[in-house]
Amino acid sequence: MTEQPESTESRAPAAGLDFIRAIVADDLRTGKHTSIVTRFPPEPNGFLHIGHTKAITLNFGIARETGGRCHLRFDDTNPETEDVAYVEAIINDIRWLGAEFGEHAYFASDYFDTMYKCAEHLVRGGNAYVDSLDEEEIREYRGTVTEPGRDSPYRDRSVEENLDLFRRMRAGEFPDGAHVLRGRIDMASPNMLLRDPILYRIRHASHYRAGDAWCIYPLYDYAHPIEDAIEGVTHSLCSLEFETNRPLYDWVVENVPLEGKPRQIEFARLNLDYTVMSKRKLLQLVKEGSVSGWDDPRMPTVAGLRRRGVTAEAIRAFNDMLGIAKTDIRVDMGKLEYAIRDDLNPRARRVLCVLRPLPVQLTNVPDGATEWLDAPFFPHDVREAAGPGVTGLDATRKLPLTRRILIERDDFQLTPPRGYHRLSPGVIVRLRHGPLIRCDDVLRNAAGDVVELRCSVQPDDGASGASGASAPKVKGTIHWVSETHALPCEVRLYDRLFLVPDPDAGTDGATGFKAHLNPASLEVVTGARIEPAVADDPPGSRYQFERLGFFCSDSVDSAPGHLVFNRTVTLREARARKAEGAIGRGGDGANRATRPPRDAAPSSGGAGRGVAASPVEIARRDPATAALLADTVAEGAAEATAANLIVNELPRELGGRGVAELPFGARELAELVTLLDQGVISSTGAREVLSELAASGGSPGAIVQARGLRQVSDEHALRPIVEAVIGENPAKADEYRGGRSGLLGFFVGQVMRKSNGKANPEVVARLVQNRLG
RNA sequence: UGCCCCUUGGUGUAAUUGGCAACACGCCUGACUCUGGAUCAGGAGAGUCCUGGUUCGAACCCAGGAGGGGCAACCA
Repeated sequence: MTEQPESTESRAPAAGLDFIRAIVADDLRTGKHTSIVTRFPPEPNGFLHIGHTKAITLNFGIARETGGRCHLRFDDTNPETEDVAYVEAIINDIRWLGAEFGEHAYFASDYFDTMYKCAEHLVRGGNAYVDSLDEEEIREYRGTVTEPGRDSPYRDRSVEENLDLFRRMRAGEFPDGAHVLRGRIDMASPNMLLRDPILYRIRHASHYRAGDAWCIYPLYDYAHPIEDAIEGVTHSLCSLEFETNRPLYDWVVENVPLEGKPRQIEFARLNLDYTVMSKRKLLQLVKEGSVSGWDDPRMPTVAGLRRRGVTAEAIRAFNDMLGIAKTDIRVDMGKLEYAIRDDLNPRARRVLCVLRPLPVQLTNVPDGATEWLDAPFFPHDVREAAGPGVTGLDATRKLPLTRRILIERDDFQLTPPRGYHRLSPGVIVRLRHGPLIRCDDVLRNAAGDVVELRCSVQPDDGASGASGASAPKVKGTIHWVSETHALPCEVRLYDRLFLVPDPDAGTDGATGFKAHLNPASLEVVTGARIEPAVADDPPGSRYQFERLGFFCSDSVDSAPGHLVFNRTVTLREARARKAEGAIGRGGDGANRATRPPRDAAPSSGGAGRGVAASPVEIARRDPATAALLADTVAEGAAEATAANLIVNELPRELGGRGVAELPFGARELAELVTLLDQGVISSTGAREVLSELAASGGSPGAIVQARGLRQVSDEHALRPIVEAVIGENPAKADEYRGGRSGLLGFFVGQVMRKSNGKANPEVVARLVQNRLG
C-alpha cells in the first residue's frame, strides 16, 4: 500500500543494441518486416524460473520497443509430461511479471491439424517417409558423431505406401513405436539432426488438452517452426543449445506450405551461481522434498522469488543489467541482490524487528509507563529523493518505549572488537528513533552468559551524535522493540540453496547435484519480536527490518495471530561489519566464486608448424579464390597485392556470397590492384572501392573518379586538415604532448575521416608528429 | 574423433562496424548519515585467449592454434 508505483521506464540502450535487437532494427529498417512478432513458448511441464525471465524480458521487451507483439504459446506437444496445473501457474507468473500478451495466448496442440496436413504435404513431395525400424535400430542406423549413418531399408517406400501408412498411424492401427514419420534429408549429414529426423511418433496417450483426438504426436523440431509460421512470428528467439537445430528449423519452414517465414536466433541462457536452472532438477528437488514446493523461497522459480519478496520490477531490472549475447554465462548472485535492494530501497517501509532478543532494563524509565514515539516509515533520503507525485512516504507510526526493551544479542559485546559500533559496557548508543542509552551493568547467569543489561537513558542535547562539544560520545544506532508491546513472530532466513557456484559441474550421475545442497539454506528464527505497527498488514507486505535486511510476510503461512516473515535479501554490508561477521547471516562468508582459470595451459606447440602461410598460399587453398587470383594476375595485376586483397579484404565484403556471385571480376580487381600499387589510391581508398565493387560492381577507375578517392600526398593540401583536427581537440593534443603517443592513431584517424579516406596516412602521421612532437 | 557456436577487468555487457578499450555489479578511499543501509566524490583493476599476417593504425579483417560449450531422446 505504501509501496511506490512501478518504477517508470527501463533505459533504452541508444548505442549498444544487443545483437538480436540490432537484427530486428535492421529488418525493420530494410523493410523486411513492417512489424515484429516474437513469442515465449514454455512447455507446461514445470514452473517458470529466473532463467525463463530472461527470455520473457527479451521477447516481450522487443515487442514493446518495436510496437509489435509477443505471443504466449504453450509448446504442449508431449502428452506424457504436461499438465493444466502448469499452464495455470505459468500464466499466473507471466501476468505477475507484467508481460503483456493480450489476446495472444496460444497452444501448440491447437495446431495439430495443420501440422498433420503439413506432414502429408511432405510425404507427397517425397520429403518424408514412414520408417518401420524400431527405436534401437533407428539409433544404430543413425551412425555416430564421427561416422555417417545408413539409409533405413524403408527409406524408399512409395509416396502411396507412405501416405497409407501415415494415415493408418493416425487412425490408431498401430501400437506405440511401430512406425515413425521421418523427414528425408541426409543420413550422412555431419549435423546429426539432419539425419532423417523423426517428425511424428505413435503414442497412445491422452493429451491434457487435446484429449484422445490423437495417437500420433509431432516432435519439437518439426512442430516448433510450424507453430511460429502459423502465428506469423518474425523472430523466434531461443537458447544456444538449439543452434544445431536451426538448419532443421529452416528445412521445415521451407518445405511446409505455410506463409510465415520465421527466423530462429539463439542467445545464451542464464546461469546463476549457487543454484540450478533446469526444470528437471527443480522438479526433482520438489518431488524428493528437498524444498517445500515449487514456490519455496529458496527456489529460483518465479513463484519462489515472489514468495520470498522479490518484485517483478527487480527481476526485470536484473535482466536489463545482463544484456543479451552468445557467450555462456554464469552470473554472480550479487547482481540479483543488487537489483532487489535497489528496487526495494525506495518502496519498503522501515520497521524494527529483533531476531534474537536480549532483555534490557532502562533503569531510569518508570515502570508501567509507555512513551509513544513518532517514527517515520521512510528515512529522509528516500523521502527527499522521491518525486512530487509519490505519496505515502511521509507516513509515520507510533513506537512504544517502555522500561523493559529487547535489543539484538549481536548488538552487545562484553569485550568489543576494534571498530565495533554497537553496545558494550559503559558505552552509549542511540536507540533507533529513541533516546540515547548507556550500558551500566551486565547480568550473567551461572554459566557466564549475558542474560540482561541494565542501561540508563542519557540526556540528549538533540544535536546529532558527536557534533556537540560536550555531547556524549555515541557509538552507533541499534534497533530495539518494547518487551511489553512487541509481537512474537517467526522469521525465516534464507541462504543460497547450494554450497558451490555450479552444482551441475562435475556431478556424476543425474542426482549428483544434490550432494551440494546447502544444509543451512533455511534458518527458522522462532523467538523474534517485531514492533506492533505491522500487526494488521496483509500477507505479502514488504518491509525493511532496519539494519537487518528486506523482508516480507509470508503469503501462505503468515496470519494475524502467527506472523511469519521471509528474508528477501540482507542489507549490503559495509566493510568493517563484513570483517567482523554479520548479524543473522546464515551461511559462511565465502563469497568469492572459485572458477578454474580459463587458459591454464599455454599453447602447447608454440607457434605451430613453420612460418605463417602467405596470402598467395591461402588464396590458392580454395578453388574459387585460386581461380580469381590466377585470372587477376592474368589481367596484369601484381600477385602479392591481389592475393592480399582477396584474402584479407574481400571476405568482409562477401557477406555470405561466394566469390563467383560477385558483381565484378578479375578485370576490375586487377585494375584496382594496379591503382593501389601505383599509389593512386591509399589502402583505405582501395577498401572503399572494393566495397563499392562488391555492392554494385562498376569500374574501379570510375569509382575513384566519382568518389574523389585519388590519394592526396601533398603536404600543403593536408596541413590545413591536420591543423583543423588538432584545433578541435586541444585536450587530446596536450595529452599527446604529455607522452600519450597512442593518440597518434586517433589524430590520423580523424584526418582520414575528414578527408574521406583520401589522405595519404603516412604523410598525415608525419605531419601530426611534426606539429605536436 | 566429425560438425556447429563462443572467448574483452573478478562478474555481466559495450566499443560510432578498422581510429581515445567504455558502462554496470563487485572491490578500495573519503564525505555525509539517528540504518555499518541509501546517497555523494574519488580510486584500483583488462590492453581484448595465444602466435603470426594485412594495414599508417586491429578487440574488430586473414591464417594457424588453445580453451570452453553444444549435437548421436520416438524430450523441449
